[in-house]
Amino acid sequence: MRTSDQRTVSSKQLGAALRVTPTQIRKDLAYFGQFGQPGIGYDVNELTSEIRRILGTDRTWNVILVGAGNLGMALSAYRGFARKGFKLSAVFDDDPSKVGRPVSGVPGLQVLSMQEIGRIVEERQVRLAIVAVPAEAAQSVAEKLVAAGVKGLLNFAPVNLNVPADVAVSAVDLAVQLEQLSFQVICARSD
Amino acid sequence: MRTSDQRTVSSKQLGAALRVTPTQIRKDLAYFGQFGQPGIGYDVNELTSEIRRILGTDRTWNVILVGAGNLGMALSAYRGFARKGFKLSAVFDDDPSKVGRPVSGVPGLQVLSMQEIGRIVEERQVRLAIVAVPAEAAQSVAEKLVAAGVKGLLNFAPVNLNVPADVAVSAVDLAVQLEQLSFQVICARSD
DNA sequence: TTTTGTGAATTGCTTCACAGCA
DNA sequence: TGCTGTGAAGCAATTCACAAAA
Repeated sequence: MRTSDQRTVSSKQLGAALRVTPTQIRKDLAYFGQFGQPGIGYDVNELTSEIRRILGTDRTWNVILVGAGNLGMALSAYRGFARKGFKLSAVFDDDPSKVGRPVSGVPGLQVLSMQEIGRIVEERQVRLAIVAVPAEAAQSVAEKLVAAGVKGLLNFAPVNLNVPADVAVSAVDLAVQLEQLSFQVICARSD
Repeated sequence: MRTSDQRTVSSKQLGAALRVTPTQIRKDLAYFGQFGQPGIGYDVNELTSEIRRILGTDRTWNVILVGAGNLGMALSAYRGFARKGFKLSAVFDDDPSKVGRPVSGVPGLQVLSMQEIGRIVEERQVRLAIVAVPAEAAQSVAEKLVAAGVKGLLNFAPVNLNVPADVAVSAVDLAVQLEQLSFQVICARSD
């Protein structure tokens, strides 16, 4: 391995970085095709774009956010978005006093009324939405989003969303995260 | 199965609810001991408390929160905490203008200075902490918490925290969640 | 009967080991 | 020599199938 030449990377290096065996890396990558060259390794640029293609991160996804409360504001200020190819396209809230306010951290964006959801989703071909509203409002918001054509929901409300089978939901449940953590802490203690 | 008598539950019922096979349920539960009765099933109360004991959710965990920005405020207002046996015990921030402010949603709590972390962690036997500070501050906050004796970190900052092996870290990475979601949306389309 | 708990069979995943290419 | 891709081996998780208990 020559650290000066990092146009290629070996399964050994990747494995060390990801804490898995080199064979695991090779098996996993081979599943999607043949990217590497024997004796050389994987071309970093080629591998990066292949993985992007596989994961669907080779395109920019328009994302909308519903809920301009504390959580919504924190999320819209989150910098990791753009870096991973997600563009916060619009923010919605049903509180009239919040509509029209600028969105901190995203120049040129202001909070829109919920009635605009349908129009924006269609116009900008939005497929992903973040639900950051109180629990009691989450289901009806989800239904509005699905009706508008959204296919993936990232749900921060502590409720189960009922959606059609062709819509993906990923829930961020703080309590579950903490439970997992407390379980790990117990296990560590009894080692 | 008699729905009127739900003092017991069978592996079949549990499996249907959790979308796994009844055998899986029995194998998993048997790993921790013998809770069930042949011909009857599992006593709901007994099973519940056994699972609580196994997962460590039979006690109340004191949790502290570092960072009283938008995200921190959203998290402290989160209701699911207490329901799952977690008690938000204190909130810290290094911004002097925030110190002393009341914490919305948690009566009797006010934002404390970072210097108090050591004392509070020791006094209240805190083992879990939530890191809700900007990325650039996260590592030093993590080190302070670990030094104070915290054994589990729930990290919302978009950085990898470097901690000793006996400390558990669970990261909530918005970008990763969105990536998974976009992947699912792609897959659904090609079905 | 109904349903558990568990050996045995099976499936699936991971690692080994090596042929073949650069 | 260095490294990939992959068949074969090894291991772990899941499912099957049934004795035993209620």
